[in-house]
Amino acid sequence: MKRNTYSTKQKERLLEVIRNYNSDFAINDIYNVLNKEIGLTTIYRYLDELIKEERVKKFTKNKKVIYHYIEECNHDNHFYLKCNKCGKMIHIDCDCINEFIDIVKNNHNFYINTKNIIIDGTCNKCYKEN
Amino acid sequence: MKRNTYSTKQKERLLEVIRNYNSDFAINDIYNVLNKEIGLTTIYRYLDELIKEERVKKFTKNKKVIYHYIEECNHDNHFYLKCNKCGKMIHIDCDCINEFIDIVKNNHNFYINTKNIIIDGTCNKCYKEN
DNA sequence: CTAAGTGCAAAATGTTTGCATACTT
DNA sequence: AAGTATGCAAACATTTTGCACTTAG
Repeated sequence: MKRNTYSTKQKERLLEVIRNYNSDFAINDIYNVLNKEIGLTTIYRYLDELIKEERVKKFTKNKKVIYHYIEECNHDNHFYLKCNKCGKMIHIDCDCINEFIDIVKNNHNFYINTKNIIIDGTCNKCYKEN
Repeated sequence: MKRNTYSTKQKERLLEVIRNYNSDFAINDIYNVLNKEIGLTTIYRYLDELIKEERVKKFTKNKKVIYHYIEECNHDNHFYLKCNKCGKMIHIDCDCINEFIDIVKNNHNFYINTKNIIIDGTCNKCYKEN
């Protein structure tokens, strides 16, 4: 079966919830927000599609499976700084990353995947609050 | 209960297997290699400890939970380039990363976690084979 | 009309826990 | 001796599948 060809109420609603969720979320987080508006199976299935399309990232954090929505944007480089404290993902559009990518390519013969660079750390706000 | 205070046969053996596993591994991979030498529960528990100690990373890849052993080393920066094709993790000790960290700090007020930087991409070998 | 999408219940997987026993120091 | 580690079986949690029904185009 070909997936993700139609637009549906459920998908639109799900995207809306995910977009408004301002940090990482677990499946249950959005399932609860949606309060059975959408079946669990559908959530799993649609998230899989979004992952394939690289619009969502999946990882583990404190033994929980966590998803993160990566906003669409029209930049070439999808370079994000991800705050481990608040979970916020900050998109950076700056030559410094391109320069860095080039250095790594030239000096270390390694081709960084420019479509999806996520580096962990602490954002300014959380750093100050610490 | 205080964890990971004793050294045991199982832990030593497990570490040995993990060390020699030259790419990412799933729980079952090492469970099979060990061929019931060590119980599943123990594997889970010890991996948890290693994760806490930041000697092992856990993430998801193609819907599978994957672990990666990060070698001990005496460098300050634990900067790795991770090949998505062969799974190899290449440790880089180069000023370029420190400079990059500084730029990000100065220009973007973001404090990169220098203990654990992993960037995805393609290594030279896999790039050429492509 | 047809292929894709949905949601339920059930099945399959994956992970953790309780507990008795064994081991480290 | 005291507290930690192990491994089994059971409990629990998470994810996927089969299937009948609905919906988008």
